[in-house]
Amino acid sequence: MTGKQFTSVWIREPRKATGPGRSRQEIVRAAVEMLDEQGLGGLSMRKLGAKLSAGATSLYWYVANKDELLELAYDEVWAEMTVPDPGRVGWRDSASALAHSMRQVILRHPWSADLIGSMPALGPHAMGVADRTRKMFKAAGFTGLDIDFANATLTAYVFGMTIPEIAWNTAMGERGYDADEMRAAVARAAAGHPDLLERINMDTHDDPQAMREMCFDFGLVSMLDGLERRLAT
Amino acid sequence: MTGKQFTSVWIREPRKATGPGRSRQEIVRAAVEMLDEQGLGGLSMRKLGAKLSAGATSLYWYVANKDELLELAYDEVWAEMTVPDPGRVGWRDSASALAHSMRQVILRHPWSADLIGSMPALGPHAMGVADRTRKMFKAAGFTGLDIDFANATLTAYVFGMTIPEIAWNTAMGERGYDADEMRAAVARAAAGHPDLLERINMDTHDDPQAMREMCFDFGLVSMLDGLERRLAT
DNA sequence: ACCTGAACACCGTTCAAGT
DNA sequence: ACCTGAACACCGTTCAAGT
Repeated sequence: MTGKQFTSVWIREPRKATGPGRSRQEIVRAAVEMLDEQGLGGLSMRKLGAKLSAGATSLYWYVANKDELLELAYDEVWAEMTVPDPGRVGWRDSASALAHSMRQVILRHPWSADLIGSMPALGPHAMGVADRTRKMFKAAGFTGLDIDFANATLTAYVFGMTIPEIAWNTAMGERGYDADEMRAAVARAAAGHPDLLERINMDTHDDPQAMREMCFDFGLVSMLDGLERRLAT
Repeated sequence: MTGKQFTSVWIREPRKATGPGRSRQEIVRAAVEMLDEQGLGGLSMRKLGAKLSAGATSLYWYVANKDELLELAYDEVWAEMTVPDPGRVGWRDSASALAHSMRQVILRHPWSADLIGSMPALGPHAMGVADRTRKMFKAAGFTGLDIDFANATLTAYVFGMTIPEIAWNTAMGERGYDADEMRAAVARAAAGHPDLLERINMDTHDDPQAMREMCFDFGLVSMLDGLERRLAT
């Protein structure tokens, strides 16, 4: 009864219409830019203020705190995800396209991966995506709770495959180069596990990027097959 | 050729055997304790130093920096995951048990969810898990790259289902209470999406915890069905 | 070999004061 | 209504100095 109050930008009253000063919108846009360029650790209220040539603390007029700003930025990421209309193509194709879209969006905004585990996605864009994917699974033939279970399963798969992928990307300095050095490092870590080692040395000549795509597709197809099976029962 | 050097504790030379002073081991244990209690944001080198009744900066003798300490702590989490021996039960049961174990371990150490996207899991315990799960999928009958794809698919699913779950848990203050208030907040956010709203109001009388278990199992079964299908082809 | 404190360059946030 | 700077309570990390 006396639990901590759950707070979120999306629950508070929105600010009045934008006056002549800066707008929340432009602050969020600048924040997203900064996050894309410098990552989650690269965003500070002071630096963001400077970027907008504002005093360090002016932003607090528009935003309660940094967390709230991140919630706002997070929702912008959801805005980029495209949910195809399941009417035009089959549900499998729709789901597949959604999955690929989500993955690409997250890879484009690696900092968003850190937020998935930190704050529920309650923004209007996230809600829009949830609503549309829900409709998609409903159209596919799922009923009752299964609609949401199937939905959760698909997005869980995409998140789970993509989030660790980002860890690798950032470890490699966000570029493709030095893949050999990386492989050597992994091989060193795998010492004592001949099985793993064999595997690591196997793909010396493969493009790691292409490899990950293959892996993603393998899992996605499996996932969808499994969901289809639920549908048949 | 001139890429940024990739660094990790697991690549550097280990420290000499422990002398009479503090040990790396005890520092990591204290760090894990602190992380469990206060989360990722609650761990600071200063506070950890104090907890060990050491000067604030003494830890730097044992650990290169905070990131390295987190890598060490992260691997401790992997140590808690149990991979059943696939010889005794079928591979599906093994995979299923592994999945549940992983989920429980992550939920027990919510801070680890933040690390999954930040650093590759290269510690000895993580490697041990990778090695054993690989063997599991091999024993199941997967061959070549499919062994690793299937492996990646399963862990992706577990990560993806569990990481956002943590976001909800922390938003609710890590307790079960105030679920109603939470639901009201979500409903408010879902305004304008009658479909979603209907769904949210549906489970007013359900235990959210039990609900998540159901959801997890639904997806897991789907996942395993899909993998089994790969096996048949 | 191990530990310390001071110091540096940062943080997020509050708040009284300005326009 | 909007913006500011000073101030507070923190950070991680370096390094010369101690034992």
